[in-house]
Amino acid sequence: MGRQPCCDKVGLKKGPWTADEDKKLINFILTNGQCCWRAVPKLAGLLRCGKSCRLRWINYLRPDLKRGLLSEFEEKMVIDLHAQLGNRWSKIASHLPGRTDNEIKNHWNTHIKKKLKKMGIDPATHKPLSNEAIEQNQNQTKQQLNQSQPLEENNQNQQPLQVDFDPNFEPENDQIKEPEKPETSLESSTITKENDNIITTTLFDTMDDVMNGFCTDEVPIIEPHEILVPCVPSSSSTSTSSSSNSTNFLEDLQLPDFEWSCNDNDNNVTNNNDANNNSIMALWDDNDDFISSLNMLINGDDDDGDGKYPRMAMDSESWAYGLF
DNA sequence: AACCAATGCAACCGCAGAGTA
DNA sequence: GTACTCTGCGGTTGCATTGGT
Repeated sequence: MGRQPCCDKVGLKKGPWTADEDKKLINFILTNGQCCWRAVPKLAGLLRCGKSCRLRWINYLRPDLKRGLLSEFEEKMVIDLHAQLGNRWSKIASHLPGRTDNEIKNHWNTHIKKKLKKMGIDPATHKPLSNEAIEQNQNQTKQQLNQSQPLEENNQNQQPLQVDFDPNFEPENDQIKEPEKPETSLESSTITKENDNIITTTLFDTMDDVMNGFCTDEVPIIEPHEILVPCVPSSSSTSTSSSSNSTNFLEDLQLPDFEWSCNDNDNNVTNNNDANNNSIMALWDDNDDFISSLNMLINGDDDDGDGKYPRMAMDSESWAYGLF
């Protein structure tokens, strides 16, 4: 009895991934697909535990990842979804293509929580904070920023954010569709809750008030219309900076001809409940763009000389947008 | 310039659930 | 039904970066 450790920890490397390790992992997954994470490090020649490899791939190396700040639309979605689902970050992430649970979790903890508190909303319950809590938060804010945000409109709103359920709604796709007019169409955004409960939210009636309290300097870089870029790759869309300085790393990759091993071969993206996995295949149809982006990734300014990855080797433009 | 605190993010850890023999 | 493995999730930590003094 007793649980085996997920991997033999003796001699395994921990800490930040190096470019070389990333290369090995990318190469392996491109060649073999995602399968049996436990075996990946051994087969890929990595001194990492399988969990670590999986995490690295999912959170950082996956080609369909969107980098950069969450857009306002995405932030609203996160807040809304969090109100429905709580801290179920993977569920929330599944509604935000190109975003990982870790990324959303981090963004929630570092940005959204503060914003909601600043606006007098309890991030845990999505209900207005008590006056005491608001005052406390105001004082903190004053101390930190020497300025405070007006909270009166939130204080007047002494009721939880409302959510309407629409049991008749049947989503075609689990992906959130980009609104044609994000400012207004958010009011009727739909969310799929697991176990067949389909939720239609009118949360943004109130959330609009909430979001209006956001500071202008907190407006995300990514515009709503820039989200959900994944589509048929265009050869001209290759990142301007990526292909020019590429070296032969990706030529060494011996890009596949592989079949994705997660038995999704006969599913197209739109039929997928877990948009992340299948979209990978769709997005990788054009190896040229992918290679360019990977080159950008791998050959990014690694001038430290220690082989350690620059933290933001991939930015949203060079990676996600450049890629597609 | 140097120091320190705050911040943000990548990565780790432990647990739970699904799958399998 | 039990024992076990594997994967995925959520909470937390560690560290690099940034900003203030």
